[in-house]
Amino acid sequence: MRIGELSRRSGVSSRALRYYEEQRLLRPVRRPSGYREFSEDDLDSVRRIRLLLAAGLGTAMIAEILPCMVEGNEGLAAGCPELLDALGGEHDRIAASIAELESARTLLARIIATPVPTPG
DNA sequence: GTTCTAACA
DNA sequence: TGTTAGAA
Repeated sequence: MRIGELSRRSGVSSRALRYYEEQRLLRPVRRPSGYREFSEDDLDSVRRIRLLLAAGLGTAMIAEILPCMVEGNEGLAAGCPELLDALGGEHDRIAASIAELESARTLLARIIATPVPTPG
C-alpha cells in the first residue's frame, strides 16, 4: 500500500510515516515511480511504534527493539531477553524524571499556598 | 489526484 | 510536526 493508505488506516500522518522511515523504524520498498510501498505488516509496526513512543522510548531504542517485539496474551512482549536490560534502564530513567517533576510540583504548590505576610 | 523532496512558518 | 512549493 502507498503512504496515503497507511496513513488513513493507521491514523498517523504521512509526514510522521516518512519520518519513521528516516529513523529506520520502517523500511518500505520503492516503486519505479519512487513511491514508497508499505506491507500489511507495516501497519502493525506503526501501531507498535506509536505504543513505544507513548511509553517514552526514543526512536533509536525503538528501532532496536521493534524486530524483537512479539504479541503476547496481554499485549506486546520483549521477545529478546537481552533487551530487558535496556528496557529496565528506560523504566528507571522515566521513574527518575517523575521523581524530579514531583519535587518541582511540591515546591510550586508550597509557594502558591504560602500566604503573603501582612504588614504591621 | 497522489506522492516525492526540500525547506520554511 | 504541519505545511507548502514545484516536479513527476
